[in-house]
Amino acid sequence: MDVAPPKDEPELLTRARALAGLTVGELARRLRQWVPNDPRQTKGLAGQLAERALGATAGSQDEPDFLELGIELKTLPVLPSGQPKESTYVCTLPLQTLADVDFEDSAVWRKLRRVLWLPLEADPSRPLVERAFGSAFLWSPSETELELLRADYEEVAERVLRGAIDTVRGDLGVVLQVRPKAAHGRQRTLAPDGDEGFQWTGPRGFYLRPSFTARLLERAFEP
Amino acid sequence: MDVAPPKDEPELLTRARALAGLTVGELARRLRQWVPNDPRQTKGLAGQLAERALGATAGSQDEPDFLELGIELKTLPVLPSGQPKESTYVCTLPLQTLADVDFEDSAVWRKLRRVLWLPLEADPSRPLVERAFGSAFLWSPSETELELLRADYEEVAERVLRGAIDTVRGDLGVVLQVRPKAAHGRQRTLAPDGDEGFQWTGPRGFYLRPSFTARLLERAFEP
DNA sequence: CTGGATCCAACGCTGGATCCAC
DNA sequence: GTGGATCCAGCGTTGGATCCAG
Repeated sequence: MDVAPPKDEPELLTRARALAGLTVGELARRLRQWVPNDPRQTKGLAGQLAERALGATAGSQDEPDFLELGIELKTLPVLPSGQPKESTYVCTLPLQTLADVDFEDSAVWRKLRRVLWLPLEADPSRPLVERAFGSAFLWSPSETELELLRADYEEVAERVLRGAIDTVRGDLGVVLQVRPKAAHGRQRTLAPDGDEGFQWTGPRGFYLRPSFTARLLERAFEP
Repeated sequence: MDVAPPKDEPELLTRARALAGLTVGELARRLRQWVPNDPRQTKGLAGQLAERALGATAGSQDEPDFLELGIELKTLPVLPSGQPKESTYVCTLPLQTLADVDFEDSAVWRKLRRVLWLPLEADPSRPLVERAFGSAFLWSPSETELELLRADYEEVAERVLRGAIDTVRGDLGVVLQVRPKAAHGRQRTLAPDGDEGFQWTGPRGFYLRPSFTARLLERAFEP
């Protein structure tokens, strides 16, 4: 049931649009995968089903899902109102290997350069298996979006390199946010201390704020 | 069935000697653990059973099994002839964190400072479950042994720091040997390149040669 | 509705060593 | 007999994200 990687962008988009209208339960059945009822046990599941259905290269580290095409797949949970239900995870904040503040050298840029957005119904009153995928669309940041992302990213990178990781919290950033990213609160990793050495802190990830992805949805569906 | 850590060296030795004569199958049954038949699936199993039976602090990283006592437990497979059947794994070669060639600062020294050797019958014609543990004995390196270990270790460390990891092979070392240590041959890790940077290579471990452990057995049982 | 906390699967790494081709 | 290759369990980390208290 799993498929080969798509050969080009049009093929990927065609495949993704074929998922529109399909529910998570239907796709899971096609892929012969069980879907638990407990919502806490299904975080990330819809995204992983979509990856398999579209032929993403699974498990690749810190690289776009469709490596050859340079395209990242993101499912986007959309409320009945049309608003994104959640922020969108982008990638880990690379505390040890961060070398400079240049956005063009960052993992964030590699992931967001070109994204295939796959909307997913997110009515909280309905179980995951009954929620349908929407119509996928390809996106690259506009000039304006790029500058917003760059500004937020470089502020974060600058603080990390300065050893001020404790000031890198969820309230930072206009469109790009930093939040904890871990299996549990006890997890620890190392960040620069601003003076050759390192300090212990919690692992973090970059996220796109819902207000940012809301604008992408508008542009895609109300031209 | 698992037990608390031993409070001192005599208690540990008493516990270990109580295992003498017991077969691996008998100990596994006591600990309610299944033993597969395929020899490839039982690498390390006898050692893990012994750890549980003696109250070792499991999973501790890069430290002696009995942390409070500073004692490392090693099972030693002994052929009917009285010779060790295999080399003895000591620890990983720490390619990234190796800072100097001083043996007293090394993981090898921390592991070998004091060892509880637990002999295990290793007649290749008999299945693992039927093989019996022998009589455990405590050991610390003699002056002579210490110098042999130090010389081998420092030769290895010097080559690693010089970036000559490709010359660190199994034929190096009189008593302490370096061999691959990995789940499979594709595994890769980083080693110094001798010039600020790093190079890719296979992970390695330190091992005691059988000729070295044979002398320990002789000393312990033919005083 | 924000932002800290958490959940699962898959893979990697480490400690326990032995297997097995030459 | 050597020395390169490999095997399992357990735990950590990462990519997939959403949960949920305030």
